[in-house]
Amino acid sequence: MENILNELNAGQRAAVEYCNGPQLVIAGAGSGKTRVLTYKIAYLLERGLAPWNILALTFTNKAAREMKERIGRLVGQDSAVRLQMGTFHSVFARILRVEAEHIGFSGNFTIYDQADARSLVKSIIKEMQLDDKTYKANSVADRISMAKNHLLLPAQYQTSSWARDDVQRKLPLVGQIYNRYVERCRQANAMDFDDLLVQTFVLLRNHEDIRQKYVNRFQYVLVDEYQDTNYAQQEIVLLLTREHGHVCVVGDDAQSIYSFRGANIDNILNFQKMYDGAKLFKLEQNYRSTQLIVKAANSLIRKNERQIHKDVFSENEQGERLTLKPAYSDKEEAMIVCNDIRRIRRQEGAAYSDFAILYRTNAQSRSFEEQMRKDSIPYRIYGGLSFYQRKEIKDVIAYFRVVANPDDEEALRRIINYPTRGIGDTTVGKIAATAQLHGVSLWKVIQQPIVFGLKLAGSTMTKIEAFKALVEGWRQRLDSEDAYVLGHSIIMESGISKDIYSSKNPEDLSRQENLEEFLGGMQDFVESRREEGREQETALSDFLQEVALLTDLDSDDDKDQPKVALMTIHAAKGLEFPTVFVVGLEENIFPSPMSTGSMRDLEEERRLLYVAITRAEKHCFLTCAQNRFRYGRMECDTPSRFIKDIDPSLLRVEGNGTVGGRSGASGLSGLGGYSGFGGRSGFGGNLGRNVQNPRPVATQFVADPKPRLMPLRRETPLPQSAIGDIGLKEGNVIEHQRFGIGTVVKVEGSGENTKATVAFKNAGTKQLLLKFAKYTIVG
DNA sequence: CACGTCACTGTTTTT
DNA sequence: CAGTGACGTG
Repeated sequence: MENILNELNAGQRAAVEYCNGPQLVIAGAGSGKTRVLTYKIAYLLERGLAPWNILALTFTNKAAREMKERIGRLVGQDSAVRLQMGTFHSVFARILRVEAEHIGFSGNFTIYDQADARSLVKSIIKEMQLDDKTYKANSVADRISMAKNHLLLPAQYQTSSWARDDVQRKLPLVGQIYNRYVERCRQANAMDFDDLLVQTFVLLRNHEDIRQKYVNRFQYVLVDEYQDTNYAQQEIVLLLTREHGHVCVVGDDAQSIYSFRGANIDNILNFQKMYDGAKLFKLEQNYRSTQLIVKAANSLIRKNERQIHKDVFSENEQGERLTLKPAYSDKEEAMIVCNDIRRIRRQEGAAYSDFAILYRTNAQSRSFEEQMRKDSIPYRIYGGLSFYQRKEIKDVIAYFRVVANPDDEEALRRIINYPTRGIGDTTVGKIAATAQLHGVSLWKVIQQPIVFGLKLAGSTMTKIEAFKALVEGWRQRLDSEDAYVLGHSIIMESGISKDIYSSKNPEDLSRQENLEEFLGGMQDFVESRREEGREQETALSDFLQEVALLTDLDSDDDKDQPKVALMTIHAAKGLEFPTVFVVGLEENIFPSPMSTGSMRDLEEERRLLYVAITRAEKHCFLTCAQNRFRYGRMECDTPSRFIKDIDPSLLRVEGNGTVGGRSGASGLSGLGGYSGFGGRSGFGGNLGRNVQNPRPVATQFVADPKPRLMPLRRETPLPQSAIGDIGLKEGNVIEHQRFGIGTVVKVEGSGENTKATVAFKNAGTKQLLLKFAKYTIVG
């Protein structure tokens, strides 16, 4: 342990060693925040705390995974995997599944994503016959979400200042919509993202015995990125820690950028008031960036009023100033960036993965994508439309959701007539009205149409009966078949595969690929869990749980091929790159025109730029374009006001260099094109199957007369010889079917239950049940 | 009821 | 420029 502590500086070490009470660690950008958290957890484990008694809450799944990985290296995998670590949402979703009955849900509840939430709000607005121009589904949904993040339930909402605001804004009925929304979620046995927090809070607040149970379980609670927690999250942490005070929160108020999601910077500013005797630690030495980058970032953030004072400094080399490169157009902006990438690669031998292009909005990725394709620069776009938000995937998932929880209204509506089976809007409307009348889910009405007095033509009724039978058939197989087998049948029997594979529409080819990809991901999921000895958790509902909270950012992609990273600044939080391009520094983009109203909003935008700049280790370039293609037309923009906020002596402006001719007209649209599948990733994390970078859509001239879904891959039990007598030993190098090359660290158990711990080069360390693992020994 | 066409509208960031 | 909703026809 001593040698571990020696790897920390004095400030970090003090933060790690203090375990006597509430603790706030203000960690400047690049100051080793994650390091402190991981070492602190390792320290707690060394001092005898059991891993399952430690709760560590992170902001992204990725952060949790990486931290687990790092702790595993410090203290060993066995104990690292037992840590309670994950995002607020995923950890509490797991708890809520266990405790669901106490709050009037059942354990198989669906998690509504923001699209589901929006669509539900939309139908409620319609049902209430409100004008959808005044009551915009989007903004009403946002308002509801905001209320939930403030733990304002419908009952209190009506009498709160929120309701009075609504009246002023001429939207007096938002409260009623909210009320109905909550009712409908309950009927559907569904929770939205915010409910995962709200319901956890309600559970802990209303059931002292349950709260005690978790207070006893989580003897030490650590929270990462505390500046981005909202009121609900703060209160939950408080409910879990207020007695023992074993709580350590880490964050940087200067990097608080999620207020649109309810994050409240006051949580971190007021932490010491919340917890008596909370001790403050500051980490101010930046190990990431050159001195000039740190200074430039400091000069920018100094313009903000609300902050905890700190002096972030770097002892790295001085480095170069930031460079601002104005461009004539968004196209030229992309060319400039690509040129610089090539130049720096040449001059410094940098890898493509050493570069990141960061932008304010996802839509800005386009011009860069096009340019990088032209220049054959490999890239990967993070975020944006994630794999399973694609239509064809959402459809399949909707089927799964209905099978796991038929009360799920949003999913049911989505699939009841897809593929078309003669149950149209009119019919669905009648079912919905009947359901509404009796306060039950659509499925209940479908199950017992006569009981609820559903009036339909005989022929329509037959179709509904058929649909019902279909779903019930699958439901019976829910417990006996694994996700892959059942999922495959659902795709075949629902008619989805017929719909997608019978079409001659060339665009459907990428839908087919996506479907294959998805199915492959399910197979991997099932196999992975088997290999990890979690045979009991391979059902369709387990798969759904995994997938519901996964983000595009979570996919590991193939790390072997280095790629330039393209992402929003929000998505870049916590990451670092040798060279960073912060693009689109223009008024009307950055700051976002939506955020120029109040000082508070504007300060958050400024923090956002601060986050962007502090991602850079060596080079930081800023770009802005004079003309930009937006809403289908060319628009004119002035440089961002934030540029003036950076100390001019730390910023070099590189002349209006016109880069190359304005050649090439409008890009790649003519040439056969690429599938939308693009540089985006396929599946997330452990579901991981890797998709190669832009893959041209196969120009298949002769269509297979009967194209169809790949056949069900039956489990092929490994030949018995592969199990016992091969004698896998520590130090062996194996090549695993999915995880690639890895070294065997440990072998335990015998016969059937032989388990190996393998450190993979690219996939991290895994424990594999050899009975199921698919690998060959290569050394 | 299904499907095609046409006009409209909205665009920040995400667990 | 997309993605969505409304409308008309088969």
